[in-house]
Amino acid sequence: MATADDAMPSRLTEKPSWLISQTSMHAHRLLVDRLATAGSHGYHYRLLAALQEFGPASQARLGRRTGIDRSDVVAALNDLAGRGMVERAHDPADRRRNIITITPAGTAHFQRLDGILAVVQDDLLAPLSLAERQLLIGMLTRVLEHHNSK
Amino acid sequence: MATADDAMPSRLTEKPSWLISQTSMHAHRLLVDRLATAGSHGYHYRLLAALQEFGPASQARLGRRTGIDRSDVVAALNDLAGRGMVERAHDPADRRRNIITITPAGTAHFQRLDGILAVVQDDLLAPLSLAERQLLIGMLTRVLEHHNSK
DNA sequence: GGCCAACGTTGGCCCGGCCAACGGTAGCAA
DNA sequence: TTGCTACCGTTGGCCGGGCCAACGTTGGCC
Repeated sequence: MATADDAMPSRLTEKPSWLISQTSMHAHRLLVDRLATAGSHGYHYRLLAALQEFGPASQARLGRRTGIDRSDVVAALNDLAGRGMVERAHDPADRRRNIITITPAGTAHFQRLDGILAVVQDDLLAPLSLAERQLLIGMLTRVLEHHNSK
Repeated sequence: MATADDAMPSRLTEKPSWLISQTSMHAHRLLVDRLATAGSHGYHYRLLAALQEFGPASQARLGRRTGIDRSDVVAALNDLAGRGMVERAHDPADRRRNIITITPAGTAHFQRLDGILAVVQDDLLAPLSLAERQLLIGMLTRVLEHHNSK
């Protein structure tokens, strides 16, 4: 009494937005679970990625880069700093800013997380061929560009 | 000082899971905003859709159909019932159950919401051709089936 | 008669996205 | 110089959505 009986409304399963959000939820769960295994949250990965790719930056800029709110950046960085993955220093040139630098430990941890992410993606898109994945990426990128630029 | 300077890390923008979650966020925001305009939340739409398509059902079954937790179903139904869109009745045949029935007002409201959703989808996938949209739907559906069945 | 399962309900947790407000600081212009 | 404006970090709070644990009630079944 808990199987064929409980079909989803097709009004939902037909809608692209529903499909996308469902897929997103799967991805999100896969990711969060495995990041948690590594003792990290989504914000941590994003911040470390930004630091890794662009080097030291102020908190505000990190927020802009990663799409994380200033206030949330504070908490996440507290966390990362407390675990020695990141260092806060006052900017001598502009005393409003904190300059955030990733430490070697942070870099190492980031690479671990990045490996996890790679596995998750592969898991997520398992049923798609390589060509299809690229198609998908292309379409989603176009959708995003459209909405970001307008 | 807030534009070219604040690029996203490619480590993120490259990942399908990131693209998907970003797209999902856009869709979600479009949807939530417009649903809020109509004074409804996501749960409301889902529940009304299930009732509309399958007719009266117990709360537990509604939860299974829509993927909403039993406990959250309670709250959402309280809301809908309070607005006269849904009626709770004790099931004479099984006194554990409440039988939920959609009212004419509920049906009308659902159709309003459904119209909103249609617009949102179109908005979301604007940059994609019809063929592409179907391709996208097909791929996402396959991905979801894969993860649901395993 | 007893045991287990399902039901509705309450209350709580977490994550992620957001906003308002504050004191401190920088920059620019009158 | 004095202001005004904008930015910065930080605190505290809100909401939506997905979950889980527990309880008392009720049914089904051995």
